[in-house]
Amino acid sequence: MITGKAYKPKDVEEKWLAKWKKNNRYSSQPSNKSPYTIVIPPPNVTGILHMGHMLNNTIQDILIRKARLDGFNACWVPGTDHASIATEAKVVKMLKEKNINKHEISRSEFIDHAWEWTNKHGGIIMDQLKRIGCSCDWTRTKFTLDDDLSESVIEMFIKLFKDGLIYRDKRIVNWDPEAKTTLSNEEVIYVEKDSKLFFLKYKIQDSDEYISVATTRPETIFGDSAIAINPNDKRYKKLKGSKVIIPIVNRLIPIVFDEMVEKDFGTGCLKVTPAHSEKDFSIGIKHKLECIDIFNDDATLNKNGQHYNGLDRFLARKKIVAELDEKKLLLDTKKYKNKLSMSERTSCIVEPKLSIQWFLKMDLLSKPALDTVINDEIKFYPKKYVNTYKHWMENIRDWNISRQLYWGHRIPVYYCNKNKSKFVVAKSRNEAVEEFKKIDSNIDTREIFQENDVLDTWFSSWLWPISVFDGVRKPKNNDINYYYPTSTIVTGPDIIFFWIARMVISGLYLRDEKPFENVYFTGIVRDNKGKKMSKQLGNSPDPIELIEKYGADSVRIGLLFSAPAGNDLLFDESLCVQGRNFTNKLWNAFRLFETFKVSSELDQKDSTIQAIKWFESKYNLKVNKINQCFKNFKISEALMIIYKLVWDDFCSIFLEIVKPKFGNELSQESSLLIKSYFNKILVLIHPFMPFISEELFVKLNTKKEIISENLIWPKSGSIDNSFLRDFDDLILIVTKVRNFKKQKNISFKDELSIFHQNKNINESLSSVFKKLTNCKLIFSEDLDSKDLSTIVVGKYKYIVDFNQDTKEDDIIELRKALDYNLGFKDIIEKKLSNSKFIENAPNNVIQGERNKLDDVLKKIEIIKETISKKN
RNA sequence: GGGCGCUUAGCUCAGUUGGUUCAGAGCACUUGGUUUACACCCAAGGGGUCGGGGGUUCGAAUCCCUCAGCGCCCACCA
Repeated sequence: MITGKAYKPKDVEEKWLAKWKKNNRYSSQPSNKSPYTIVIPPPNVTGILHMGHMLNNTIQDILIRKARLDGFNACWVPGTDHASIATEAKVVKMLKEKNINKHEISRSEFIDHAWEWTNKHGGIIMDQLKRIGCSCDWTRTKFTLDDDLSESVIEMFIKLFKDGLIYRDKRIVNWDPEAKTTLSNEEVIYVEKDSKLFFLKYKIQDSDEYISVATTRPETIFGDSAIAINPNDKRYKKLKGSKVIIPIVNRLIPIVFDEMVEKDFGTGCLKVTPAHSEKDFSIGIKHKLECIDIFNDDATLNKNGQHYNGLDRFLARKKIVAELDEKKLLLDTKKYKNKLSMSERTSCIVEPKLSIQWFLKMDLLSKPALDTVINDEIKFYPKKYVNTYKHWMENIRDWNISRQLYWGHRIPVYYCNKNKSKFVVAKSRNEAVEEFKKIDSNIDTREIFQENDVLDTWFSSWLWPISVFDGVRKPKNNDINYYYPTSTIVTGPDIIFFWIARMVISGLYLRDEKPFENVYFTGIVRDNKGKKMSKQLGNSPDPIELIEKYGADSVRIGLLFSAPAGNDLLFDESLCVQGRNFTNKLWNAFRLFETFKVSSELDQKDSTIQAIKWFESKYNLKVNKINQCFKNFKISEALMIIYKLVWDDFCSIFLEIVKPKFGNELSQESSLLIKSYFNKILVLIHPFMPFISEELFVKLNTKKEIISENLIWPKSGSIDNSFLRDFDDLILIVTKVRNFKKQKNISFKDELSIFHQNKNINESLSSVFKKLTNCKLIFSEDLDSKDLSTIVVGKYKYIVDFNQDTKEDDIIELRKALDYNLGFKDIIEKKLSNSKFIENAPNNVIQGERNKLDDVLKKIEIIKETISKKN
């Protein structure tokens, strides 16, 4: 025997990775087969693999391998995302360590650094995906900043602009003072924090009276341009036409009346800073108020902040509170819980800021995208996310698509003068120059310059299912015609708006066709205490280390043992142990097969014929269930069915029956059949555990056949239900007998005779029974004369020929069984004598109850009879 | 403030339209077992008033109401 006792995944995995790579095994080209397409959610180009990726990509691999076995032309497109804000932040940090300030070098110098960084750290994650067994078409690997994908983004922008859907506007936007860029609403997260509400004293002009104004942000008083009060607030009616003096600043501002102010909040008086709050901005517009910006880009106060000029906003708050207090202008301070808006990427507190940005009009685009999901043309798994999606689509706001960054797709807009009043949209600078010349032939072309902003990263990601097939630039090319719409997208619910919703929008807009059929939402991977895995907590294992320790197949199924769609997954390393044990089980099943000595002169044994007949039906039954699971994207459940099929049905029952006793031989025919079932099992396992399944398949068949090329996923086959029932009943008797032996302290090897009158058990099944229990099942016309131990299974009793006196124990057991069955009988009789039940219940239910009653009456009779004999 | 979802065995979760013994699975646990594929194993076994209360029904884990706890998403109360 060459094969070791325990499965050693490392060598096997290296071998298969090399093979797959060598012949580009998983590459796909359009063909006459039906396509099954998945595009990967592109991870950040400089990211490294974490458990979330591991889960997500394992699921994709399972789906794509299953589809391949199903006979589809399966294509899984891999790639990475430039992740503009995250990557730029990393590059800025790296430069800072080298004492280089982003703003002191030119744009192109920065971009050079960024590419250098990307080339150095990029793509690692693609290699890690290979390690976990992902069967992507690596020849199609894409990056969102590749030339073709970049051009696609620019073309999309131009098309949307021409359709009047992109516009430039001055608005209050979310400003990230750390990254110094705007953010879309989706990139802002809200966190509840304990903060304080300060009550400030605003003196009324030409009066000794004052009003109290509540604010959480006293440092913004420099930007105040009015105090607003609800017109229905009786307390302040008399103040109409009055003006108040801002504390410390000593500037005079008007009191305005606006329904937007809540009477019941604070004192009912709202300080209005139009430059630093969306609501204040709209009040400002309505009442024609001055707009005073008091912050620099890094959220320090600017010269409008007077003596706080240059100070950070939070430091300024502390100091100004102290100053107000000192000057008796602070009336009160109260504890207050409010929600802080934070940048999703940099975690710093977002500052509402007035600026000119580019926006995409969403209302018209969103309508068909909503319908497609509501009509079930795109299916969500689990379905509950349809609600979330619907809510977002119905309340959609315009998308701020410009970012004040360098790393990304630069907006294809060109200006001809410093104040940016005139611009054209063009693919290139040359094209822009031509456009400007059409307007003004004397234009000074040196004045023409491109917009500095780049586009939001998601403005390229939302094209991903189209752009990876170059379908934006060439809408009718072979690839896009063949692979689009894609089949399934697998992602986390956290990017349902960022990505899923927008892909649906762009797909319908560009191609009038949905981007995918199914959306499978995975949950979040948490630790065994339910905490979200994160670098800070240090509770996130490195998937690659786990693979080193347990093997890729084991980690894959370990993760999947409990990962229903959309539910969070509580991960514990013990799951990998379970996975490893399973690979080992398979490995040893193979080792057992290897030990079989085959003789061509033997006939098949009776028990083997029965076992094969049973396993055939059992396998087909389970395959039906597994196929059903796949249809509904119940991947974990499918895995569990396979796990039990292999461990319980195949190993514990089937192999135990068919394996020859020590030294004996197996018939040629049996050997071939057993091998064929082993192969059938390897096919089922393959999507989940690609390495060990390929390895065992090759070893088992000693040919160069490879699962994904030569085997196909089973369709449903024939099931002999009545035989299955008889056989499963037999297994029940086996269990009872084993239990009996244990209770009576009889060795499992001891042979006993068991007499019965169950006509469903023929000679052949008795031979199976002998294999599993080492006991004989003997049909006997005359059970009454045998005053021995009795086991009752179903409607039959089984008398064990066991000479030790077990009468007392038996009677106790039998009495228990009698009590239970009498109770059960009462319940059924009560039900059947209830006239309402008879009138209302459907016939099949009533008949079912009658059958139950018959069975239980027979059983009671047998038990009573046995007890009376014992006495 | 609005919306969605969850609560079933020690843990993680299944449980289709209410109806065959429907109260399940895996893990964990208990007990017994090992020269003859696997102790990363085999065999047997014990665990739950289906979050609480009320209702509808012949019949409820499943439908309705209500209370409690937990989670998520959305929203411009400063």
